[in-house]
Amino acid sequence: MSADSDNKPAGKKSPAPGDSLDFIRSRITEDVAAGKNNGRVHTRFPPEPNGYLHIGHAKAICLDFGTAEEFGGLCNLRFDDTNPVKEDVRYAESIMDDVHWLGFDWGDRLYWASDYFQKLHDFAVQLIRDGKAYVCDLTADEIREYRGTLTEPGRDSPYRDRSVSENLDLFERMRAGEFEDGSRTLRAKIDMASGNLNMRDPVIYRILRATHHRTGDKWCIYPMYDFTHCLSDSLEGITHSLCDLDFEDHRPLYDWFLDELDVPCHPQQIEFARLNMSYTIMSKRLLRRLVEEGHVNGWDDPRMPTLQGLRRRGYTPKSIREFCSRIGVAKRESIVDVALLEHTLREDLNKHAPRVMAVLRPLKVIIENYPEDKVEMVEAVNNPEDPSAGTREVPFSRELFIERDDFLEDPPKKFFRLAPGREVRLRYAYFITCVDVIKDPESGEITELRCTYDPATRGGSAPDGRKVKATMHWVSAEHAVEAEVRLYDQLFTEENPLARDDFTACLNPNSLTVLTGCRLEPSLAAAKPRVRYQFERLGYFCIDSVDSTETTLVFDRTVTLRDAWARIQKKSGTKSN
RNA sequence: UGGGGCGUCGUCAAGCGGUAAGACACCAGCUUUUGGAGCUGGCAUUCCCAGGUUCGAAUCCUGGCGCCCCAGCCA
Repeated sequence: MSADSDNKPAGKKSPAPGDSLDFIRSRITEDVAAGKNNGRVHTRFPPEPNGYLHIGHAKAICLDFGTAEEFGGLCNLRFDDTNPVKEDVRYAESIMDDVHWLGFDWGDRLYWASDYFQKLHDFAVQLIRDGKAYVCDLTADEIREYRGTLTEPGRDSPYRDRSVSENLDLFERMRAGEFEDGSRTLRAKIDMASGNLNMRDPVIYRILRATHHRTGDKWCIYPMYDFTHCLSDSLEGITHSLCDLDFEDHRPLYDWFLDELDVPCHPQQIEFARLNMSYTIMSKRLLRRLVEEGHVNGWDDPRMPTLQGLRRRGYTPKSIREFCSRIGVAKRESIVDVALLEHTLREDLNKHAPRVMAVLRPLKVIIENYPEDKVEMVEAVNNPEDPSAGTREVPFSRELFIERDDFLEDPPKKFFRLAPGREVRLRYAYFITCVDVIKDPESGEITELRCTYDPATRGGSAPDGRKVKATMHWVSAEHAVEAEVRLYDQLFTEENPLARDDFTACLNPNSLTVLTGCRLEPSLAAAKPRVRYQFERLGYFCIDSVDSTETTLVFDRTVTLRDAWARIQKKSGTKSN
């Protein structure tokens, strides 16, 4: 069965010569060959615990943990928790849960940047002693002013030349809480005229009276990212520090701190393009807006690209890992077609999901020549892709439900499902022929179909060898279990929502369709959470982990099956959901 | 008139001077008791543009053009 127990990584596959490696793996291969770090490879995944992980993070996780594993190395999980006003343990817990779910493990190497606060402080003191850092009294606005612009150099802070002893004293008093929040900063003394703004005497410590989720009120000064990250990497013996393109400009600063200080090692930062995917957005900030403005029902809404959302929707960890491996790693910014994600998902689900019959929009069918009280059990294959999945019995009787979409009173040329006078096969059961269409006299809506069956076609084939064009799924009315089914479509109607002035303008009003009164084959009364089922001819579905109850079954559609008929309709201009 | 990156098929992406991998998508056919799955075939004479070097250039050189990122006491 297709539960989450299948979340084991594909296994270590070391890069072989001749393999087409991405530029990062090539670089690491070279480093190892050159004996750098004694051939050791050690990476880290460094999330800030200020939000939930999305599939873009999955790319980074697969890269960080994946390369380490491939090169026989290790990958640490380190929370970059240097800004207490934005962070919280509940995010950290969710992140750990997601990383495990994806199939990766950091062993006993769970670290927090906050664990290094004392060491970081000592490094800062060392910088001051060496005349490489100073306490600056400029306000935030003044610092900005002094920084200059993209095209003009900055000016030295008037506090830049304080003596070492004065800096030492002031920094110690900053730490002791003698000064107001924001009144002073500790800055690296680098170059106010650098073309790289990050090198214009960056702030490395700020005064911030906020209770930290791990260190409480022990500190009222907190180190900045640039100072913290490279030193944390070094302290952990990281060899390759992979991050996104945004940090390319920060690499000189990353290197500067490590060069100026007496550190255990000097990791190599390598930047790659982060993931963008069509019809969705990947920014934590914007995803937060979707949640806060109520466009979705929380971070784990199945339409969200968050790992929590994808997970609830029924995505498998394996399919996400496979996706990440197929999109590759490069420096070019791009938007990956979501169809590739759906492809790796179907690929996985097709192999493992048990098949089952379910009617989403029921249309009653009466088999006129079938005995009133008779019930037959027909044998159905659980998974044609996996004979070991066995078979099951499904009840057949005089009153059935079929899919409304499977009947058309006036069928167009390429429609070969049921129509008046036409014969089709009910999967695993009999051939039936539609002999009459019953309508509501008021609305004209079709309420029932009268059909006849051919007893000789039991099992689904005719002894006389005659063929039918269609095989349809069905459910016995008397035996069916009812359920609510939620259908999902892309959250946005445009490939790149960010190309819009306001991305919410292209939210898809039909991204969620709730269907009630769906009829499922009886075996689904015992449907298990975390198992993905294929509802034959419709798609893959799983129990909604949040809203499904013993009394009210709720299913989520993970993804549709590829649908040739839908494509034909689309071409001719009509469509359905 | 700053600094850092990037430009190869509709979308990702190999290629690293020897004559354009692969995947997704798409199209066609076969097959099929899921219009699913599977199988077969098709799909860049051309690599942002223009010059140059070379027997030979997507790969080297020169000059353009286009796109992205950076002016948080965020990460």
